[in-house]
Amino acid sequence: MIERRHLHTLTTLRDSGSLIEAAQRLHLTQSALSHQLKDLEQRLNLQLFVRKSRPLRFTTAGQRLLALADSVLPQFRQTERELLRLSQGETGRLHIAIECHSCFQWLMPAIDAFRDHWPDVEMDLASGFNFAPLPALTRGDLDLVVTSNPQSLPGISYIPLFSYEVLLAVSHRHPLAESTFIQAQDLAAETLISYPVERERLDIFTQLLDPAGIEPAAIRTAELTVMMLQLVASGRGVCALPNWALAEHSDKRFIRALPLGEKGIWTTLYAAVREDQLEMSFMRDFLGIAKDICFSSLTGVRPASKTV
Amino acid sequence: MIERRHLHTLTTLRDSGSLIEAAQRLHLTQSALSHQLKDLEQRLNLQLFVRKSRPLRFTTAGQRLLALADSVLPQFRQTERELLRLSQGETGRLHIAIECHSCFQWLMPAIDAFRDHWPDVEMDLASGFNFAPLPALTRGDLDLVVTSNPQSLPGISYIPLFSYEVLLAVSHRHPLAESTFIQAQDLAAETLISYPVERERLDIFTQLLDPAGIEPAAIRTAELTVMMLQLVASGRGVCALPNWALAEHSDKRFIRALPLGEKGIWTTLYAAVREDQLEMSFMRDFLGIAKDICFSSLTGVRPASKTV
DNA sequence: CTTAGACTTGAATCAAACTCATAAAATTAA
DNA sequence: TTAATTTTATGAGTTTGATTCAAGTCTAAG
Repeated sequence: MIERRHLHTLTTLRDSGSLIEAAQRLHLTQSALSHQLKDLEQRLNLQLFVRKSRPLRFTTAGQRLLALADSVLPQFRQTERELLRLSQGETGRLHIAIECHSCFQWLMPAIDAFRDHWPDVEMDLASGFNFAPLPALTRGDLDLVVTSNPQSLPGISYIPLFSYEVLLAVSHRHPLAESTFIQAQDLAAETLISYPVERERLDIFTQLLDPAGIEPAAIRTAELTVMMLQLVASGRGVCALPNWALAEHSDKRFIRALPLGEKGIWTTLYAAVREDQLEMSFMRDFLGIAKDICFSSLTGVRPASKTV
Repeated sequence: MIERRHLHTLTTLRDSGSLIEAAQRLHLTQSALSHQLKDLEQRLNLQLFVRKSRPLRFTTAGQRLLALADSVLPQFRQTERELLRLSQGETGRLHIAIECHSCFQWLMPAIDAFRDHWPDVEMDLASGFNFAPLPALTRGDLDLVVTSNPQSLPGISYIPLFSYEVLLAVSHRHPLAESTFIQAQDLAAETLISYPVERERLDIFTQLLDPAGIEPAAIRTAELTVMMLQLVASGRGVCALPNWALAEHSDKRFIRALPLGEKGIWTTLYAAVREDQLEMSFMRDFLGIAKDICFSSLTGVRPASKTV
């Protein structure tokens, strides 16, 4: 079995040119190296270097092992460095994915604030939505997923961020504009504008329309919140959005925001995190910053405390 | 220090899902694994996996180590396989470079014959001549160099292949055509055609012209032996070539081949090989095949026995 | 031929890794 | 829930193998 030790010996031997000096650098006796290399050569049944020559030369086999060492040793050292910093809580990785499309609005400032505190944490925000984020979180490809549908998974904790109400945005000229709240059947004749994601992720379907068995007359999609509201203002359809997203982007003169159902649809947004990462200081800090930013910059959100 | 052993343990732990099964696969006791992992975790000051769960889960740190393992372990195994085959002499690498331009003629059939015997030896023939082959041989980038200028280098052996005479090819109409041999001053008024390489590699310069301090009237180059002979036959110049190359390519009716100097210039071609490779069976076999092919297919060559 | 420097070798030492026996914890079945 | 079973942890003792020590061999230079 070739061990890391052997590779290390060979590289320092190459760097130093003699067993004696290599032994000094490795804080071993020269005898130890002699034994070690003789042993390896016997086990491989192969000579690794030519001793009787200055500077000493490596055989083909020795050169092959040096190639292995050059490829492999830096990787060992790199992960050791990373693990050391991990253990000291100085660093880590924070790859984030969001299921909630509007969340860019508060997540970006949160990430910016966080980066100031923790410059050594590697940040990433996955904007592609064509993969299931929660399995990726379990696997370790992601470290934090912002979701409103916590599903019990081993090793995953859901930290509540805040609760908000989903409202229906309609044009101020729209016949429904003066209603006190919206019922499912009101939407049967409407064009619904939504983000281009699966309908299972849209609360208006899962919580209002699907239970009532009602389908809107048409569905069209838009990528950006402002674009959706433009369409709504010009009477081209209606759309369901978080109250805070509406408060930020809509012009009160042209858009009315109405509760969905008698009691309104209230949703809680969670940060899904792997349990072992939850205790890391940078993770706690990120969650704190995120909540702070949400409550200070989003209007209409409520604290939510139920941990899942 | 993370050792190969640790990485192996972690991957089999991932594959088997429990310490007990992993221990069986590794031919160790479960206790050994428990100790080993506890040890590693303590040294890293980091938890690597969550025990109280089935199937067991790896923490971020554990996943980082698994990533290292996945990258590094296959490389260990690969070089171990290669070294095993190296030690059994079954395989190896034979990257060849030639300094002698005409040598393609016999080297190609030699390589073909060799490949039949040793299909697992990786062959390569470097045809680019823009690097110094002997240092590359020492470094291990090459394994065999065909050269006529053996220079003493540590760890390099020169195996004589054969001796040949360098002859001057002239047109049968040429004024020198009926001479018994050529003298340096005969060439002062001639156009010399040569391969496009440095003049230090051309015997006609190093052995005849430069010692006599004579320069040909003009020098022009050609890549291919047949092309050179075409030029000679049409009276556009003269060229020096190995007797065997001339015998193969020249038409006796139009070309005369004359010795250079009173005794002729005899050159020995060597295979330069790293000493440790010389003992390998495939290398000995290649050298044998090469000599056989040369003596059976080249006319005018002589054995040479002096080892350098 | 002698001598200094570099490597090898065998025996002794020591530490690390492993086993054994057993306890603790967790999971499953009743 | 308890009992039974499986899985993991732990401490003591053992084994392995890596290292040191001391003495010897080899090589190159004087």
